[in-house]
Amino acid sequence: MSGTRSLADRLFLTLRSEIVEGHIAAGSKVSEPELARRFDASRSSLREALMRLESLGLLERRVNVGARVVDLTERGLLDLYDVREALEGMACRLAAQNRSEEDLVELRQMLNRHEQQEELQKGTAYFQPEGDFDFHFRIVQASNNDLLIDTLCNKLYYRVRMYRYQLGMASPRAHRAFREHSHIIEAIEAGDGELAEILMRRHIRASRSNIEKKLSKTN
Amino acid sequence: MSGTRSLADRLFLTLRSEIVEGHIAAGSKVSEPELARRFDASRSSLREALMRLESLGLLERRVNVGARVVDLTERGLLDLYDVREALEGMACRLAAQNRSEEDLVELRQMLNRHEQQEELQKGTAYFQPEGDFDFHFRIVQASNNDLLIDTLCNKLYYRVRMYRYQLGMASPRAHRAFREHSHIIEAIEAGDGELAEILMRRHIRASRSNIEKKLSKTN
DNA sequence: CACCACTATATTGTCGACAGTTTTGTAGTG
DNA sequence: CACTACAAAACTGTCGACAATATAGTGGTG
Repeated sequence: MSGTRSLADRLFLTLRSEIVEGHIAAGSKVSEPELARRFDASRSSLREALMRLESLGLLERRVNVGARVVDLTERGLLDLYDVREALEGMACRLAAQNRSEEDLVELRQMLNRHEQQEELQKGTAYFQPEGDFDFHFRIVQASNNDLLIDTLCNKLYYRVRMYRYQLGMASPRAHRAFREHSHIIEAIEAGDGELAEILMRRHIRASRSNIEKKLSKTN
Repeated sequence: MSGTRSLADRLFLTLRSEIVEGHIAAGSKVSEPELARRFDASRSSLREALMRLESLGLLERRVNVGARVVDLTERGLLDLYDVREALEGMACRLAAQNRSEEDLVELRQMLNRHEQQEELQKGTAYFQPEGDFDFHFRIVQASNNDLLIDTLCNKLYYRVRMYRYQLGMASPRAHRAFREHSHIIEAIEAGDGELAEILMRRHIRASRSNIEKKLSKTN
């Protein structure tokens, strides 16, 4: 069969959620025997899961010492935004250049859904992280560059989620973000890759500045 | 002790070279028992090495089937260039913004070394892939963004190397590349992040176009 | 000869055990 | 009390074995 998942695979998925959502605390040590007992699995399977988590950048392993959950630092968060700015900017450009019919339809539908949600919960911080995620996720898919898709959707976004969950950086930029999303999709529809890239980069950089401001207040 | 390397670690490094250099053919199946015998190691250690190779994007593993070396496709190569354009462009921008004294000195020294080499082997395809690699590598280091550095230097560059070794895409753009490198470093020295990014992106895109042209002839 | 069913072989996934290393805890000394 | 030296415990790295799955090979049937 094809869709089979190995035990190590399931452990990986479970642990990924727990780390992203902070049930396993950032910076904490991860003990193989302890988790093995908890999930009633062998250390082998668990180790495989841990290694995959390491390759996601969610864990750090050191020889003969073991694994720790990465800790969340302001620097790490800002660095992440810079990488996203570069990659998602490119994704936007490529999406605009390809411009497959299905992608355009899907993007437009998504935007409409978000608009309705905005009408519904007007004023309140409508823009759930999930809605924002949806947007960025789909754009990347539309880039049609497998490496880019994999890097963002299967790797970096988990780190993004981890920061959002735990530092609670849900952007309060609500419907301003919505308008920005709207313009980006228009540029893609128009096949204007250059503009699409610029707008996406500006969009992400705005989020970054926003967070930078918050952080400087906290300290 | 700190610098200790595990067996799995050494296997990983060895296999990485063999795959990058094509001694283990692209697209070929990788058998755990076979390699375990060959290196006189247990399958556990070997499996760990394979998993790390997978996270580099050099191997693809499927449940209950095993691992295959990725195959090299034109599309994959071009995709890789688009991702590099985005990331290294950003690296350049950041390097120009940071502009630490040591980085500037190192970059300048490197450029001088390359210039001498160019004088030496004038006309001939001087620009060894290694020289080019040096350049891109150091720029990324100067970005001071750990995530960016890790993504490029510890992950993507091995794929780049693999394509270069096996498709032999050593750019024949020789001293033209050198001039471009030179201008990029000048922009970084001047602290002009925007220009530095533009130049780097153009530099990479030129390589990409060059390869695209070659490929269209071959087919 | 092509195609399908079935058996045999080989490979992967998972497990538990042992050895070497790190960490923890304890006692002793200045 | 602070600090070092040492002993005990815990953990990681590595190994070989078994069960489940996929692949290769064989024979049979149209």
